[in-house]
Amino acid sequence: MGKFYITTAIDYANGDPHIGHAYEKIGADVIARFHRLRGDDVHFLIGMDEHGQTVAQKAAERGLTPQQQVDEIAPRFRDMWSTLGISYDQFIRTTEEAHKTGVRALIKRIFDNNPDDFYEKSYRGLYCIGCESFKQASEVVDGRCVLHPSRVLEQVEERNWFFRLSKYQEFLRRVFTERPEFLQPESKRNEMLALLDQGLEDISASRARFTWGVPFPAPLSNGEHQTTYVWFDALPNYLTATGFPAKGYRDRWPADVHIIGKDITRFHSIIWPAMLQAAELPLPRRVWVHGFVLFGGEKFSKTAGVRLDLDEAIARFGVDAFRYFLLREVPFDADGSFTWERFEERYTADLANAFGNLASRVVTMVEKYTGGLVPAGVAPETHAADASDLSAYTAFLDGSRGYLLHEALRIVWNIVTRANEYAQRRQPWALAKEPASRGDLEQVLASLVRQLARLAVLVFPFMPGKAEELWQSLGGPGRAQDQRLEALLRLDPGGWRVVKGPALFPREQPSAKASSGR
RNA sequence: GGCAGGGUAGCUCAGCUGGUUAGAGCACGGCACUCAUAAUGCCGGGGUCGCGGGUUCGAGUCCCGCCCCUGCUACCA
Repeated sequence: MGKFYITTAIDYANGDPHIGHAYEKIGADVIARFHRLRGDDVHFLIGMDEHGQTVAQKAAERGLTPQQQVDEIAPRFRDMWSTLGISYDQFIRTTEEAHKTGVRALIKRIFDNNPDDFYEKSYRGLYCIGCESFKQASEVVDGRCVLHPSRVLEQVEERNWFFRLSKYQEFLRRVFTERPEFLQPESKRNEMLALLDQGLEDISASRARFTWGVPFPAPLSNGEHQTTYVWFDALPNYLTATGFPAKGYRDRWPADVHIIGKDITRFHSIIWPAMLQAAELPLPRRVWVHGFVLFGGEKFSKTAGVRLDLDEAIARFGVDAFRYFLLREVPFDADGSFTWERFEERYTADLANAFGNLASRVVTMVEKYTGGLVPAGVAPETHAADASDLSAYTAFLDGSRGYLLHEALRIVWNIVTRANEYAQRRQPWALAKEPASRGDLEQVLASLVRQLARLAVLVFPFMPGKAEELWQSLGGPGRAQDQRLEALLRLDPGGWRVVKGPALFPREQPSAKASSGR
């Protein structure tokens, strides 16, 4: 039993939760629940990134204060997470006082330990008054901002605090090479190594032009007070959530894993570790980068009309089926697609037919042939294969072979298939007709119930609701979530009383409207 | 442009250091069975392994060229 601190990216408070947010949270939730099944002391952090210009602008457009704006959005995320069954332990918001205190403490700590790591520098760039931000060369056409061509870009000079990121180049290279598990999957690690080869530039740590954020703890030499640059505000949430700088934060920090999307790899694997090193704090143990959920192979895009209504997708077959589909179909180390057709295929083939029907046929047979009482004495036949699958399952969920959640599900479905094959081969319905085969019949039924019980537990991290339903239906003691993976192979269902409930994953009526498109 | 990773059955993908008739799941067709959610099991059809050269007794697997796709190429979060 160990401690396990897992985090997801904090979501930017400028819109509603979408499938990309959901995918990451569901994946992290599976890992968190898996660790709880092992008896680990899990702490699962989720949160909101609520500072920055975009939020302030959005609020201004609506005539609200930034705080009103984010107070409105945060509950919408929380509601979605509870709908999706995300078992987070803490929901942090960067507007919380404790977070702001923590950020300032972290920066001060860098000033204390490595005073040279912050320095003042002037930054010159083209500034668009319309956007209220500096523009990159690629965003400028004919000397004008592409978004506000009627305005003239101004050459503006701003003096900021800079963080000496370049100093940590070799340190980071060592981290990447000496700790290959620090950043995964490997493709992302290679990208970051390539970035290091190019050489790191220092980054600004404060901004003058907006105030919706954490006041930077040190004034410039001219006395001006600036606002902490967004990433110096956002990234530390993982640390401030532990209570930092208050005593006791070390009980939780460092995080065991940061689960993030590929678009923010650099911030989490380069800037964040450099900040921590500068503050002389331990680095997170690993950063896992997942891909994006595409829609029919295309990126979701409001302008192109490529979108998916989360509530509609959840309503289609229920939360558990949605969780299953996303994690089965979208590899957790790469991009994948959501399509309604695929969703329906997976639901019917994997959930209704293979898994749901297995539960249904086994429970029915126990009711019919042994009066609902699970016989004692399991057969050894399926046991060895189950055991080897269980260890593969574990390796894909504990990170030792990468967090390949889709592979873990594939393994679980091997057990489902094996159970169906076993039933077909031993034909308990035929054994039931021969009084002389009573002993065989009982063994076969007990073995099938044992496999189902194992499945209920293995599937629990992915589909907690359905797992409990199945566990109850089998008459297992307590709840599925209280089981322990280590005990799974010793599981003996002898004496349990099964109860046939409604179908776990009801097949759709053929007459149901054939849905397609969006 | 540079760097990295890909292009294998209708779909999603396995195929380690080159070696018998190229595999899995889903979809599709047939058969068996009846405990089950018309479910399950078994069998089967289906691929010029991106294109063109080359090395080799032998290449999806190595080399060269070309075509196409994706990611990264740093301060919007």
